[in-house]
Amino acid sequence: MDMPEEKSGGDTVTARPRRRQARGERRIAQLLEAAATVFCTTGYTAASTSSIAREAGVSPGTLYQFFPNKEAIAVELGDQLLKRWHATYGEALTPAHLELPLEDLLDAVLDPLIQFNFENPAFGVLMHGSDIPGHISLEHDALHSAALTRIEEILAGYLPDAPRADTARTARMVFTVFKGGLDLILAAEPAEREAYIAELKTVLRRYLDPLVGCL
Amino acid sequence: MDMPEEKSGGDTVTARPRRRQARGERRIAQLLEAAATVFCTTGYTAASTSSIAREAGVSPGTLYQFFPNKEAIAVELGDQLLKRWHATYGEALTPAHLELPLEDLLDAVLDPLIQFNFENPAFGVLMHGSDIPGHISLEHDALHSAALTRIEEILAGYLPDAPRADTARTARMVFTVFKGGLDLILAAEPAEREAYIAELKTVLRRYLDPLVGCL
Amino acid sequence: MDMPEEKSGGDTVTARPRRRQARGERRIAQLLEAAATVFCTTGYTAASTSSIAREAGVSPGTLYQFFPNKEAIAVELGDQLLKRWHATYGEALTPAHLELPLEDLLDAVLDPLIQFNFENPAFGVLMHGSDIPGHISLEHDALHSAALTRIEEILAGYLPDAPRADTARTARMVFTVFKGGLDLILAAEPAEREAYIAELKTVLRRYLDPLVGCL
Amino acid sequence: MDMPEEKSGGDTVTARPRRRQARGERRIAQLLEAAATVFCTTGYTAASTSSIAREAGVSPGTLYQFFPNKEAIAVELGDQLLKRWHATYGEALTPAHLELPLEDLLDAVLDPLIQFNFENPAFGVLMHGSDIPGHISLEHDALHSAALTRIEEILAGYLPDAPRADTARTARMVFTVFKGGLDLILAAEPAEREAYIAELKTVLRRYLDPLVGCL
DNA sequence: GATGAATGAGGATTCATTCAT
DNA sequence: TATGAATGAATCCTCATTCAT
Repeated sequence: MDMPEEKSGGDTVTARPRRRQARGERRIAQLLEAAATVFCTTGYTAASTSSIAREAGVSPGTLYQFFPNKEAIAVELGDQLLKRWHATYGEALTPAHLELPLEDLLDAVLDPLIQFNFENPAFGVLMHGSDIPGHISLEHDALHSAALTRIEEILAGYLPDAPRADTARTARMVFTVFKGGLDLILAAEPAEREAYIAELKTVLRRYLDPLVGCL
Repeated sequence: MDMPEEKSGGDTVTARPRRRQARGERRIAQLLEAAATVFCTTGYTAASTSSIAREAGVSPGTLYQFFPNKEAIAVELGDQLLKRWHATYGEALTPAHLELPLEDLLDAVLDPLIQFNFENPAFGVLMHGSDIPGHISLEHDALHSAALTRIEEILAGYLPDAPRADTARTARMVFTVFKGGLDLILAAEPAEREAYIAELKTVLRRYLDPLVGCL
Repeated sequence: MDMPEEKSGGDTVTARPRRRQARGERRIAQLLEAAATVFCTTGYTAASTSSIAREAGVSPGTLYQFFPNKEAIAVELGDQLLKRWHATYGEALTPAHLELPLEDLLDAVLDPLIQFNFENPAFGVLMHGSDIPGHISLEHDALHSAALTRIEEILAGYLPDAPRADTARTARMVFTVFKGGLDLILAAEPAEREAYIAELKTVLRRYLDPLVGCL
Repeated sequence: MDMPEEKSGGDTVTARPRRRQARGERRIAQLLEAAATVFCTTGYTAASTSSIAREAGVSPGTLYQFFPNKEAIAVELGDQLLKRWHATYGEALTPAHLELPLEDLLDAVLDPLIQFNFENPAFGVLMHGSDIPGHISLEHDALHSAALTRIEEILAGYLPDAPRADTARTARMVFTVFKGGLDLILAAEPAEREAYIAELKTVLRRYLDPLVGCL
């Protein structure tokens, strides 16, 4: 009756809409960008929350107002990159592509992916996970399994009759080869870049050609 | 045989320096073994010198009597593993192998390598380097370039007329694929292991077959 | 009635300031209730202003609009509890009670007090002060000295001829025993509660009986 | 054979005797003393490990070489004080004391205890626990239950036929009264001290007299 | 050589409090 | 007013490295 502000808006019913101010959204974007930079510079393991905050030009406390810990930053960054990927290039692969010869499919899939990784190098860092062998940490799980699932889908489209286990194994191998090749491409001197891109496509084409051929 | 520098400094008596040396060698071996264990468990970045010392059953001070810092431990461990590799399987690849069909060559090269990696998982950890993208740290450089050089030699044996740059690129790609595949193999459940080994060989065979064929 | 200072500042219209005041009172009550809850859950020292604000469903900024710091919250909460005590049970002790035998007086004093503490557990928390020995922090001073004064008055009623210093000492001892006993009672399992209440009364009765008897 | 140092001493069998150097022992004593000081000054909750280290004149790292966290310091300090108590006054209470009249027993028990608390004020701080109501933290548990058990034993000596539950309750009440009285004594001005000591004894004597009398 | 002690900077995280909107 | 953002000092704790014995 005398607290009119609590009547306004239909949000009294829901539990505290936790409405975020525009400034906050900007800070989050800033922090994620800073995190991407730091992850790329020092790697995930060695990245410190302070360095991320410093890179973002804010105090440590501010970072913790938006993220509970380092892992959450990585997770959020991964999510954001995934979204950005879908928004930018995600539609590039239509069902029609699956009708193309393998060589063209690889172009259609890899070129945007490589392009995206050049524009967002943190993507690759997060895909790799930490340096503990055989251990994909939770942080990067989403990215990792999203990629894997996508590859499996494409493969299953080509090879609907292959046993699941085989497709899964092939998908893993393809993903692994891709990650490795991507590293090579990103690390290569500009003059060598195209050659490495071609080489990665060659590996994958030769690997997959017989599979697709038996279609 | 390969430690002539340790003969220098002829102390007074005969037996003493030998003894001391032997103890030192033992300590170093102890420490390197501990380092291998710790690197495999926690990864290189997260490994602490104290944990290595503890694992080796010595005090931190002792560790620093033999190694100036953490990186030196990794370097030395890499060297040792390389030596061990040469001592154990190094001779397996005779010039005669180069006459074999590719499939057999891959068996001859990869099987011992995979076997060795199962026995010395630290090998793989060191080959990978830290999680900084495009950055092979000094620690693992020796391992890395030794492997690369070896692959280049083999490739050059098969393709003596190919341009250097091409061979180098192919070698890098082969090495990268191998590292990725090895991870998959080591991480796979025992039941899946053989299948992943076969898959890795398949990738490499299909990749290299056309190159070798044009011989 | 007891907030005349809030009438000052006669703004333009009539209804506005009243409204604002009422809302403020509500917020303060909200915050104090939240503070009581948090103090009881985590103790005063570990209670954070943010947690109090969160518990009250407001932002930290809002809290600081009504209280300059954490201590002020405790002080205000103490005042409020004291007022509530007076309003609820304060009149229970009429001069007539002082004519009663000690046993009945103890019942008359302790039962409502214990009851009140069950209903307002923050009362006890504030009475105790922090865990710094020999140090009743300012926050809880009001509560503390109000209680002490009250006990002294009652004792003085019984023992008008006793030296001040003695009465003061006895009052302190009574208060201390009461606080300790209250803790025991509040911490006891329900089945044991009555027994602990009886025990506390026993201690005090036996302690005070000789004093009162010499009346 | 060439590591003679490992043959010396029969300690090769046991798992690393973790032999502590004299300096270390001294540091531990220093740190515990510093902790006692800080606990008494600021209370347990507000005491920080850095302040303890600073008080001891060492770096934070040094503290953590001997104690894994703040709680461990409190536990160790409690143990040490308990040992010191037993070593200094522990033998004061012989079975013969139980034959004494209550008044003398109280003198025999309380005087050394009070004396010890004057000499070791941290004892009281640890006995009290944190400021969370109804919550004796693990840190002080040992001290707390040791005291309680002792009181129960004495009471059981006097009242062998009383039900366990009653003795336990009485013991708790006695302990609580003692703790409260002790605080009063320690906080009192020197001139008042003796009077408060007498007062505490009076409370306890009057409380326990009837129990003992009914023997 | 070996040990355990010592260091101090750096890391993650919290929190009382202030500020801009 | 109310909000959420911002701060920065302080907390606990770790670690590579050095030192005294």
